[in-house]
Amino acid sequence: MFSPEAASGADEKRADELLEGLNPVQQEAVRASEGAVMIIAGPGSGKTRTLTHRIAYLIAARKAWPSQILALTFTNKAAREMRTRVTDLVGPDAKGMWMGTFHSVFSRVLRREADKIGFSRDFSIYDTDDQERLLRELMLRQGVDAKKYTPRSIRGRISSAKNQMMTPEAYAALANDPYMEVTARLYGPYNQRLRKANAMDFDDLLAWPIRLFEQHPDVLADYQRRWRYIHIDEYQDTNKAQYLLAKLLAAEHQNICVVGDDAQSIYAFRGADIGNILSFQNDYPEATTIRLEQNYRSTQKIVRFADAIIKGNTKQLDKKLWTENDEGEPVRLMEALSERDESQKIERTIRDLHVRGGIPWKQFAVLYRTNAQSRSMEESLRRGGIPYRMVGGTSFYQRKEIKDALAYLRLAVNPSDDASLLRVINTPTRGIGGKTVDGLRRYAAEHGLSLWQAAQEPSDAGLSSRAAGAVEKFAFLVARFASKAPHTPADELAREYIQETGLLQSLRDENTPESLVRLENIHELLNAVAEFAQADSDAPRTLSEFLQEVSLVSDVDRLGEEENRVTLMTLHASKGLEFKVVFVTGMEEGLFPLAKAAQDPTELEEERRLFYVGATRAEEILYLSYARTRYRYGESTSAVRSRFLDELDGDDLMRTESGARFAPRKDRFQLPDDDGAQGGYRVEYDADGGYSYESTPAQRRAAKSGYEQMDPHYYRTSLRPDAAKPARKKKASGGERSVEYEPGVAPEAAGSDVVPGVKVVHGTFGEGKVIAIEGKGERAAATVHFPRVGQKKLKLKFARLRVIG
DNA sequence: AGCATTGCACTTTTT
DNA sequence: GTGCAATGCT
Repeated sequence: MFSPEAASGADEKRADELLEGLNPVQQEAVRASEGAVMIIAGPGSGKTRTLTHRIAYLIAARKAWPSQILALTFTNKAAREMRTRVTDLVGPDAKGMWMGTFHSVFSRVLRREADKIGFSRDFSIYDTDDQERLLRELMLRQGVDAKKYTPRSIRGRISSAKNQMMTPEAYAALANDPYMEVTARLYGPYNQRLRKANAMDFDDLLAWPIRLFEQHPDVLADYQRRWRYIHIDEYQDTNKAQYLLAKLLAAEHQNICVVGDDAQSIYAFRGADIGNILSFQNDYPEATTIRLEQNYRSTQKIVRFADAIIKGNTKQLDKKLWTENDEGEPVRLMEALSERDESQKIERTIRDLHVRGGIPWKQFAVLYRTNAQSRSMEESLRRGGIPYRMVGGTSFYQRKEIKDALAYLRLAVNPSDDASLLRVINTPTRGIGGKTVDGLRRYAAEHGLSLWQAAQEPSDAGLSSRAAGAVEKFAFLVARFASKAPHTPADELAREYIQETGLLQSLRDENTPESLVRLENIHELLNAVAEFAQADSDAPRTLSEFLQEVSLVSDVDRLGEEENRVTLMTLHASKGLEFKVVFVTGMEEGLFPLAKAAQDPTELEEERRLFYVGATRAEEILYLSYARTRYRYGESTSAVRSRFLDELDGDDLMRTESGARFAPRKDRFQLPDDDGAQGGYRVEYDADGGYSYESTPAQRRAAKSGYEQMDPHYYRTSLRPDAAKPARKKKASGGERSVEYEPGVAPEAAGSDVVPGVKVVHGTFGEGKVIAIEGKGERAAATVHFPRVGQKKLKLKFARLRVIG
């Protein structure tokens, strides 16, 4: 039976020992081990620690067997660390706990129950790339314009529909604009293709378990009994499907403990619903709510600074952060001339703190809003010889060679996996080109077969004998390993198989530095397979399990503690981590907050929470930086510092580089109180360079956003108090690309005929095509594409453009 | 079929 | 500046 032994006095004593070292509120959270508990916990409040002790306590006090404990975390890394710590606390007894992300735990559940929902246990997990390829094909088939309705946006829509447990039929019924109609037309066929391929996308890994539980109450009852205690970390980032799963599983025992911080909700864009945490009390009326408000991580200044950030938001649970830590240093604001300047300043600062302050490299983190920002930072660090580690971007499992190798393995395990087959059928090239693949596709579609099945009978598919021969050879190779898969150790199988695919040989033949790195990467992958397979000596794990697991590995999960390097990552990836010194970079309008988010009050609040998350990663020193100009799409664009900086109170929390007090301009983004226009925000530029603005009064009240009050000259004043003197004599130096214009033609003369679409001739660049016109009168500028030099933005006032048709 | 060249769209954030 | 998709040449 699933009932633990009665606790002895010794057990209770042992359990109580686990409370030592926790503060009274944390102890209360641990002791409240029955029923529904919500722990509202600020950053750095030791929430994961509390959760860990709670689990250990349950085991030590014999309230549950480890196997009766389910802990759902946000990253695999968090689960791994929690497992290790619980084991440290209660010893080897802790084996058998279910810990992991929602996705990894429920993919394991689906594996066990696959047959009940008509899948095989070796199902593939499609990543966004696979999903988009599949959608692209379906769009082509249906004649949907893939330029107008991109596979990416369709995928996003289908994903959020699935997150909300909406069927294709339900979605179609709701469709009321062309975009939704297109999505509705693709959603059903997309699901069918997944099922045919014995594949699941990320959302299916949550949606299918819910369906499974609904259709098979006995299965649900089984898991309800199995998991007597359920813990969910980062509850504010759960979506509707995750919420439903938790609710279903907790229905029996009602022992559910969720931990979260509504102020740190930053994943709404992928369906996370902050409402889950806000309404916990409604779902479980008996629930105990505990607030962990003491911060152990950061200095007082940083904690107060973070508090000032989040005050800009309207909808937050009431929470008072405090700390007994040192007062600390004020937050430092760095202003840079350019992106390059910004990264060089950061590099110098890191070096300085490392050399003079003795702070090890791994105590530094540089955070940014978009992955694209990492490049200049990397460059500066590399130049300065500072070791760094980048999280995200093109992570290990996203590299082409790794994806190719994985596709081979996936195909052998699950031959129905069309996406994998398409990926590797001609990698390395083996004479199976587009036409041949089209032939197979057509044949497969006509007969309702998978591509793999079609490839078994290539001559029936109407291929030429040469093409058929090539396909046969490929099919034979895969088939040989597919048949070995069930009874061959995973690592042995993978090694031999990849060897024979020719993947390694083709990289060796290429013999360039890059190809040799790729070769190394594949070997690293093979080592990972071996490590995985042999991790449990009693029950060696299979290749199929490996493949499902690695599909769900995020890059943060691979972040090792042992490496002494500076960490570069997005603000999103930094959640849950902490560093002695943190740089939040790119504090500019349009970037952070992103231009699109600034238009929408809800999104703007999420950006602000993201800032809050970033700032609270810092233990001792927090730097913020922004650049006056930044490269975007290969072009230098000027930037204005982020509104977030100006929202902060006049409290002495932030200093500029020179040590001067930072004076925010609070009214910068205040909206005027006039018109009552409908619709979204619309900024219009008039001839004088002024702005006009449209919004509803409600939006205005909620958003506090707007550009019309910006004083362009304000930003030209340097932060340095001593820089009142004529600023920057420094002229455009080497790195900056400069364009020479030919002055002379009056704007009116040139302006009239230059309209988008026409061909023009330029004295230096030759013939080009006008892409766009901005501004009027003196300020008018044309974006012109020159085949030889690329895209240029030219002021019509200066550039002599002759229209030629 | 396979390679090279050009054109183009792209920058949110991710399990 | 990048990476992919379409195009065109061998």
